[in-house]
Amino acid sequence: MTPLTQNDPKAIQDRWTKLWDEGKHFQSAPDPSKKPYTIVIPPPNVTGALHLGHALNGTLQDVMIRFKRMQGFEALWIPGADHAGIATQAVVEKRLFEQEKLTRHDIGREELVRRIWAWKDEHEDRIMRQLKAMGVSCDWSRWSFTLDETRARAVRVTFFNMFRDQLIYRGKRLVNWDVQLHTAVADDEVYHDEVKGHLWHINYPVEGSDRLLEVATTRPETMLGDTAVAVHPKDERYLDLIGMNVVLPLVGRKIPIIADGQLVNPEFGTGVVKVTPAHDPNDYACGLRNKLEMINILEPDGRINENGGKFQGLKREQARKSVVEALEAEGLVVKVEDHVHQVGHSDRSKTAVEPYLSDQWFIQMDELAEKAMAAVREQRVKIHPPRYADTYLSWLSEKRDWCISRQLWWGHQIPIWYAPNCSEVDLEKAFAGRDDVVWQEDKENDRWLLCSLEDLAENAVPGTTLQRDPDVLDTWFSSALWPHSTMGWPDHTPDLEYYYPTSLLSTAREIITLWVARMVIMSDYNMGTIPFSDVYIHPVIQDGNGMPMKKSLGNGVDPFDIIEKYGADAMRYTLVSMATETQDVRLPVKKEKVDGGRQINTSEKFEIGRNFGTKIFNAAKFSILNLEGFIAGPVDEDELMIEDRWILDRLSRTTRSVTEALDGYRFNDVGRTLYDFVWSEFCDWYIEIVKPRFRDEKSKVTAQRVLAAVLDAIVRLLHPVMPFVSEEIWQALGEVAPSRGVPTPSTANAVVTTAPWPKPLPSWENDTIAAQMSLLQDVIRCVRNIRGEFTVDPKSSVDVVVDGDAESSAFLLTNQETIKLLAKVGNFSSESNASRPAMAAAHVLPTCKVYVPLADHIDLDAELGKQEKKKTDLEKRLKGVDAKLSNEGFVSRAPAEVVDQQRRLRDDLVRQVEAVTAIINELNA
RNA sequence: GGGCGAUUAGCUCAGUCGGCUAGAGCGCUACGUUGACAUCGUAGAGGUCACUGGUUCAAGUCCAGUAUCGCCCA
Repeated sequence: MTPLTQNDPKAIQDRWTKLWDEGKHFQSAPDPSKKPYTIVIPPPNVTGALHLGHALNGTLQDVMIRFKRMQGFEALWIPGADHAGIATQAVVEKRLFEQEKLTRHDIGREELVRRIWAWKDEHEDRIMRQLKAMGVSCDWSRWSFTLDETRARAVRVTFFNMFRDQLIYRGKRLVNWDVQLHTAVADDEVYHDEVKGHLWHINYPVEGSDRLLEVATTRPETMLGDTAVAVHPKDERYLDLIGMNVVLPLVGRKIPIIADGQLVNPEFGTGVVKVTPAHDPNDYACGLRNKLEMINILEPDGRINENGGKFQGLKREQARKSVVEALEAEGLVVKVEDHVHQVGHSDRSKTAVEPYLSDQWFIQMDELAEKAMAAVREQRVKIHPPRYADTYLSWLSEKRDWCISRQLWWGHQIPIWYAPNCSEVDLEKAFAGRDDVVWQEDKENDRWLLCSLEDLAENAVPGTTLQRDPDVLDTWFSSALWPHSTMGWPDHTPDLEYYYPTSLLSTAREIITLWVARMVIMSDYNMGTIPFSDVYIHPVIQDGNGMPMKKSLGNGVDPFDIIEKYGADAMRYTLVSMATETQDVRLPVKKEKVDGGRQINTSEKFEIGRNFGTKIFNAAKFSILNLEGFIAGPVDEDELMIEDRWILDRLSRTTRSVTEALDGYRFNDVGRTLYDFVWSEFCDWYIEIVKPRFRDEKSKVTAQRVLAAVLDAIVRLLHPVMPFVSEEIWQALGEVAPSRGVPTPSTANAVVTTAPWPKPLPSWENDTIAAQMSLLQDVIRCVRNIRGEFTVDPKSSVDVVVDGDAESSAFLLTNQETIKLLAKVGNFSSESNASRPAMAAAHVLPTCKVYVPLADHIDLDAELGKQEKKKTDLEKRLKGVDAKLSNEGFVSRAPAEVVDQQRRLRDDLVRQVEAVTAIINELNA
């Protein structure tokens, strides 16, 4: 190992990725002597590359797993990927068409699925490499895929059991139909876009009367499927018509005029609504309420079907045009208005979805949902931040049955076989003695539905030909099993025994309903327990304008461009420091050309992480250089200098804060606390103060021991967030100080990855030392401030006279070398009642006055002005404090501690005002 | 339509149990490369805490309302 020279993230990343891989440090196996800490990764889609959201979530999970590993838990993080049924199939189909002008029907199911697998292999590999580049510490030997053999078995068994328990049923439902992909899409796969359309006002003649009912619609072509018109039950205009019929124009069907207070808003339009239950969700609900006929007028590809009469075969847009023309010809169109409305679009094909009545498979949710809600209500599953528990509970409380079928070829094919033309006796005979086949009657279609753990042959039941349901399951069905399927369920594996339930699920907000709720449900059903004890919901990263990062907006930031430009540690640190408890965080995006002319999106925010990494690296480099000749040994408390005691005090408190912040998922606190300690305390003060001690053979020994111990702890605290640079430093430190630590040294672990997490040492925490150090810092700051204000040449030194109480003076004199060094001071003196030197600038502190004689530099008028301004400020504050203290309410009601503090503050202020007044008088004399 | 979040320095964000003279980083200004670090150091400027009311001895913080932006679920 070469000594630290320059922070080169790329070289450092390569070096330690290799070491960790070879050492198999991230592989886990059940160890009864340790407690497990387990995370299953939210499997990324094999559809595309990882984005910044993945990087954030990956980083946070890795922070937790590395932290717990160091704390001595048997830490296991299972990685994997999701087959993402519809998204992946859509991408491959699109490519097939672009490159070969073929559709899936041209090449057939088998060939399409073969191609998707090939595509998946390629992308899965890329995802794994991307994760590794981020430095995450998954157990790579346990990589899982939602469509691999083990996971397929879990899906099959779960489906079988649920079917057997009559939790899964087949039914007709209005679904969002993607007319391009010929499949139902879930609600969450539909986005709404504003579309400029029209509002057609159409007259429907009332049967047996010359009255006309004017209805308004944005989709005139759906009138072909109308089965009622509705008015509000309290709308006086139409009361007399309720119960009568209208004659549906163009079709001639007589349909009833009904009253429906839920569907109709009497204020909107004409107060009359046409009802098309098979093609509109609100109308569908109305249809159910009023037991209306449901007429489907569409083919799966969106063309009008035989129920559309002469319009049969027309595409949606053409049908609309033709219907309107026909209505106009009959003089039934009253008027056409421009109208902007929201239209649902399929996220996959980007085409408008059709509400469409079709046969689907469902899971009955009521009881399952109830149990899943209890798990969160009873805090067996804790959601962080806690407000998201409401999202979870309110979604589940709707108990909407879950549509689990998708009309796709890529996915877990539904294990249902149709058996037409046979009796239950035939089935009983065919499967006698077998408990791996169950069946239900499908009366509507005069057939039996068979569910089997093993695939069934066409001729498995004599006298009939079995036909398998061609549909596949919603991807979330297999994802919902992920926490236990990754551990080998349905087998009763030692992994399940040891690691399950898992510890943490870290994910995004929109996943609460899609996935978290469903995992809780499935875990309860399959395992009889919760899947994880904690759920952490991370914020969403938006661009600098508060817009979500989207491919279509071109504002996405690729984590691998960031790793390339700034390094993985820099990216990780920045993301951690952004992870607050709010919902959204902004990352201003900047476009930039990189080598090769490629344009990337980047952000200057990552400089925070890069700069911090470099700072740490350089501090370590300095420390290690100065550890030359290090001799390990115990450190006695009375050998310690003020700066040693102070940095150990600060280290102990920092260790406690960081540990607590990690346990509370307050990641930004973790980042900030480490930053402040390392930069503003260790680097800015401790290192600066100890520097001279290394030049003295005698004082060097203790300084080296403390420095090595503090650096050692810093590296360990930093490691979960910045694994690479911390390992780099750890290894270099190991070369010069293999055994280190205060008060007694011990041999350091070979890699920081498995080194023990630091513990706070309360015996080091000392308020007196903290106060003394603060005085020392204040005096130094006063002098630096004066030097700055009077632009004293940085190369020349100044003299300092302090007028302070006996205790302070003694302390400052003891530590005058530090003051001289850090404030570039020549002569230093301090005593009680020291008089102000002539031509001196002054700063007044609560316990002392600091004078800096500046014969050549001082501008008496300017100094007088400054002091008068200070006096005004001090008096203003004093007035405020006096107001408080003379307020009877404050003195009697505020806690004694707060009142005392204000009294002490008043004393300080009075003293300072006196001191400044004295200075002003002297300047005026 | 229901729910949630945000609004604090030019920008991005902290601010725990109400005790604040409201902090940090970036940016800005001045000075500085003496052996860790210019991806740096020292010093400095910069704020009516969105608005209106209320509770309280005390409000950036708690309550109610308003405005703007955003997210989730319909």
